[in-house]
Amino acid sequence: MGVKERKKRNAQKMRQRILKAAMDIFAKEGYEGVSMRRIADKIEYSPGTIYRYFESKCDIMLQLCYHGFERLLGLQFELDKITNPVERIKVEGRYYVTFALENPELYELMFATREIIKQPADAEESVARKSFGKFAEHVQQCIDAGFFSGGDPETLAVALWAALHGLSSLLIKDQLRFLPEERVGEVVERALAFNLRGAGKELAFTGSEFR
Amino acid sequence: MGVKERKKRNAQKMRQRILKAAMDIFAKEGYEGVSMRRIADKIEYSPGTIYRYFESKCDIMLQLCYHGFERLLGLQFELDKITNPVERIKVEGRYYVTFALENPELYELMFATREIIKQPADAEESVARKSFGKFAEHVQQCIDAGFFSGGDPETLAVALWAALHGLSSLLIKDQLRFLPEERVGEVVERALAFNLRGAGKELAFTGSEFR
Amino acid sequence: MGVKERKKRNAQKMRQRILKAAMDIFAKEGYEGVSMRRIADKIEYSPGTIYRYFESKCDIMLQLCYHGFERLLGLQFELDKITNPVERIKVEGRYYVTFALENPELYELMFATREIIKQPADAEESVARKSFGKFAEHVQQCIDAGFFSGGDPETLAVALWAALHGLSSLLIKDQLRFLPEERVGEVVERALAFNLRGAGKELAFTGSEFR
Amino acid sequence: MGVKERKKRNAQKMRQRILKAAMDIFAKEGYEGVSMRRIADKIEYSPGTIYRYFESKCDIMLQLCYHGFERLLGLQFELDKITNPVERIKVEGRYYVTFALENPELYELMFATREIIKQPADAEESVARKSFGKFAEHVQQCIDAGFFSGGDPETLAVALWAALHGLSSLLIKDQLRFLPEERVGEVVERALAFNLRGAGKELAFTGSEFR
DNA sequence: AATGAATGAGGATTCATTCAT
DNA sequence: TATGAATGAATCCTCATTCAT
Repeated sequence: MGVKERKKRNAQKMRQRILKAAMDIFAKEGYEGVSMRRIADKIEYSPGTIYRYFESKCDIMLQLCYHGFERLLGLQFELDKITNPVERIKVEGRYYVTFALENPELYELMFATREIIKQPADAEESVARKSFGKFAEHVQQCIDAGFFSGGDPETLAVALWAALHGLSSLLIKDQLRFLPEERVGEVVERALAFNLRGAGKELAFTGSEFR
Repeated sequence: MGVKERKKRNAQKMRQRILKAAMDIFAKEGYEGVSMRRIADKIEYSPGTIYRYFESKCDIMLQLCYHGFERLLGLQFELDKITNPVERIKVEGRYYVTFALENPELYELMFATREIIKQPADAEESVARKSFGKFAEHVQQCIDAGFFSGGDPETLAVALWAALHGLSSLLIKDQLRFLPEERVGEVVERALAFNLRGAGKELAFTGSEFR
Repeated sequence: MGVKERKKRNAQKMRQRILKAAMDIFAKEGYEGVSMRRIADKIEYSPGTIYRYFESKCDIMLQLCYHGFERLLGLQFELDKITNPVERIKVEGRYYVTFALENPELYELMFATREIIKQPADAEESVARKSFGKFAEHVQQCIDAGFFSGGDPETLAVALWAALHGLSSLLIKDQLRFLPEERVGEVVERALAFNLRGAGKELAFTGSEFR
Repeated sequence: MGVKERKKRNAQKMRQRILKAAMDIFAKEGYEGVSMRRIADKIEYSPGTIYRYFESKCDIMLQLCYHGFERLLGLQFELDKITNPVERIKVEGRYYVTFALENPELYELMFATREIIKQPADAEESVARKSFGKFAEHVQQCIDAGFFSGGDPETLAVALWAALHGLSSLLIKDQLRFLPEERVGEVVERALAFNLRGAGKELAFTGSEFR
């Protein structure tokens, strides 16, 4: 019994080591940079060993994806400390875009995952939806407080989410490079009524939480 | 003299064959699926031959990108027929999202630029900016007509563009699948005051125009 | 524990097989003739396998180079048996030129270094310099014995080395073919006061020591 | 008749253009850098055209080789202006090594040509031998003037030639890099009794004589 | 549980050369 | 005489994955 549990714990540790290694490489060198070989080298195990803990490279990338959403969700839960719902949703937007900009590869993975996710569609869905659910909750609280007058809450939440995502994507891909930097803030304000100015670097995500 | 022209035409045809083959593969299997070898197999030529017509794989993908933007731009120019600026911008939004949904891989390619284009950034930029420029023009005309009161026109255009892009991306990646399909329209309306309902399949882009 | 050692031995054997194959091809067809594919074909493994044992083609050629210098160095150490320094240096010269003639491709590789080695220059340098160092030592001993009067020992050693190398190169490339063969000996004597006549085939190097 | 001659002249011009282009590329980028395609691009003809004037790439490289020797021979003929035979042979040595250092790729080609030359061995031989013959003549004149006492003149000439070549080769390949630069002069003096100091850059060879 | 050797297919390019026009 | 399209084989190298040990 105790033996079984120890084994399980060890296995869990190993999974974390693998994921951390994968994330490190991924954050630094993007999707193309990640290979089973390199992960194996990094954790100082043989390539074959990885397959004891993960079905495939695809599986690993999927887990990274989950972690991304969990991390995002973690940020969202922190927001509950903020009592003013409008203030909160503003900060949430700031967090969202900043998270995307600080973890561009991961962010892309999270939303570019179609191919990766295809097979186990349901599983991943839940975590992405949890994140959206929290966001929707916060939107609802704004509505309850009299903002965002009218309309269906979920509809509104989705619309705002789409706006945040579009902005993040364009910024990540540097598609707004033709705008003077100081104008970016204005655009954001206009689009989302969020003020991104002053967003810090405190959200960078390098895989350290796997340690 | 006729000889030269015939040769030119043949070369042009060959370029189209290559682009079409690349597009076919790309549409079905994504960026990773496209390889010079596979293109060569598809057109039943040797790999080396492709290099007569295109400098590199990157060049080919870039051309695909151009075609995408030109195609989008073509749609935008058609819109000039619509005289009511508000009606026009609504249709433009519908076109935009529909285009994205009908040509998801291509759409991603167009905006996944960063890695592909890096060096000859200016070239591609111009075509992307042309498209944006047209959009901004139409936004301006709405402003002139008294809509979208206040604020800088370019700022507004960018904000709207970001919203359209975000929505398109989420839809492409099927991230809004948790919404009943009939709700999607509402979201769009809310986000953009555009009504996407009824957008047909008439914008599908499968590479047939290379034929 | 025995397992590890066995594996190590097998790996070493594999490296030898690869080097031997490379050497065989190289000796027959020169540098251009060597390719990873051909080596792989020869040892009946897949090309990728070679990369388990060697970093790159460059690495393989480098190892061949090392082997050449080590082999030459081996010959030089044998010379210590000869007590008369003048007799010794004469034999050394004979060995040197004979080695070059018997292993022409290898010899060229050893001195064609520039392109092949560029980066890890120091490593290779050491083995080439070891060989030269030994030669210089022997020259010094001649000087100590009263021959080669005057001048800096290293300077003299380099000068003699250059002469040996020039002669070897010309002979390898068959640039002295216009000389009746029996005259070659005279030239050598004149140039180096060495008598090359009678140098046998005992230094031939065909890669058999990798077996 | 006149027509035939004109054609011949034109053909000759074309050959020169091709050789010049090949030499330009070769001097800048070495043997690997030369390709039929690149030559064709440079002269603004199609690759196929080159084959009207030269049998193969190998043939072209061979011609380059010839030109190298002719150029060297040209330098040697200039030396006849110098009346003091000892002074002359010293300058000749300086010229020789300088020529090698200024045209390293060409020099290597000239002496590394075994593979290239194989087929038409006799042809190339003559030009290399002409160069050597001139050198031997100058050596003879030194002997006649009382220098280089004793021994067969040709033997001596070959020996000196070998020394020059060895030194040149080692210098080209940077194999004497472990020597402080100022020591190189000493080595040369010791080996050849030639003083290379002050050798200028006036021998650089870039193919301009094909113009 | 872990190894690590091996695969086989595939990646983008480049090349000398040929040949119908 | 010249073209230029096409070939086909070659280049080095990388990869996810498997499996006997």
